[in-house]
Amino acid sequence: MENLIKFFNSTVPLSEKVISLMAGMFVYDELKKGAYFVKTGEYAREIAFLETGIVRAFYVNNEGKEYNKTFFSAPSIIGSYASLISKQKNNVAQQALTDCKIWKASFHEIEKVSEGNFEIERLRRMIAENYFLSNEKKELEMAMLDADKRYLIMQEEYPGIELRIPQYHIASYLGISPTQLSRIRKTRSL
Amino acid sequence: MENLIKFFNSTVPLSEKVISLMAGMFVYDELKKGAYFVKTGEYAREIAFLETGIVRAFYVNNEGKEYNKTFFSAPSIIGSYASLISKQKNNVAQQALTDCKIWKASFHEIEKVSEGNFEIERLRRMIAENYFLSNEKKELEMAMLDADKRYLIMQEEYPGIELRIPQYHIASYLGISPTQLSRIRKTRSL
DNA sequence: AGCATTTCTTTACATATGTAAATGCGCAGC
DNA sequence: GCTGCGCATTTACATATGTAAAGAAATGCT
Repeated sequence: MENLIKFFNSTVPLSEKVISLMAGMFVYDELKKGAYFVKTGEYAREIAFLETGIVRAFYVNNEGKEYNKTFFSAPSIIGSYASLISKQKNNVAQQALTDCKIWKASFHEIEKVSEGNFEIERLRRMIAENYFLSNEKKELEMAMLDADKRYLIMQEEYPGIELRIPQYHIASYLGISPTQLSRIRKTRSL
Repeated sequence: MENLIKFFNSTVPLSEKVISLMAGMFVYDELKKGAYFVKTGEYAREIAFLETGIVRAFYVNNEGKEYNKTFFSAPSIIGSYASLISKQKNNVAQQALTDCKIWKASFHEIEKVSEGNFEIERLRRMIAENYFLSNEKKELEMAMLDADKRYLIMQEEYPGIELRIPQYHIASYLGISPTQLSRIRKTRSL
């Protein structure tokens, strides 16, 4: 729980009042490796603080192929933000790639509490902006750089992740086939 | 100017007070076809309401090739949102594809005015969320659908745009070469 | 109206990357 | 210590899509 508060405070410093409000809303839970936090087709209701573990967000294309859109490596916030704020069905599932410890909360409750609360409203604005920026960053990287550059960036962004999850998940994140990732790793190691 | 207010009101209804605050901040201007509203490498300072015309947001990859990331078709808001909120150098230039009429405002002034103003804070939160959602939507479309599906969606999203800007800009938006777009159009018309 | 410029289509060709399948490697469980 | 299974690598091959260039069509300017 202290980790959660530390994490929020690193975005915007929060008042005592808001912190105690928060504290009451989050409850501890666990996700076994392979378990889903959100599935596609359902309406997301919860958000969670990922205290330990790795979660992937992925979508499935036309032909049933999976693509990893994001990794969440603790400490981080998980939950289908798009579905939560749009109130639409979720398109991007989130699944634990390792056993995870999380603190979850009802998004609806958070929304209720922020009604009329300037501080939480501002926190939500900043969270929205941060999501926007990290999405944009990833999008530009995907579009402007070739796969071996993206591979490098991925390694910086998620240090050590390659030791904890299979290679094909990385390939999927980079938008290439495992075969192609193998070729890149080969040339890189020469 | 009425158009601007109508446009904002369609997102969240605004109070008289906020509307008059706004009204004072936006001034009329024009963009000639080909002119830039923001360039890459500079710090964005302004936001604008696009009253008439079409603007593209595009980035340039490794090899100097341009890719159209978004079209803004009036009525719409333009300005490098990412650069404005992150205070970082801009990566995605915005250029008029037709002559445009705009109303522009200093983003810094808007920020100042929103300090402590719950209503504007909420407006900004919702704007951030909307940007996030439309980015996410485009990203998923790009990733999950093939080019001819994306072509269809593009036509729905920007009705009539094909008559107003060259085909190669559309191709660039779809992430394919003009040659390939031609092939798609050909099979589609059979 | 006629010429120049821009845009679109088509052809021919090159190539990067995916798919499929075989091989190799390493860790887990017995 | 052996066996089996999941994962990574490698090979061979297919193919979608890009590049380049030429020709056709459309647009616009004087």
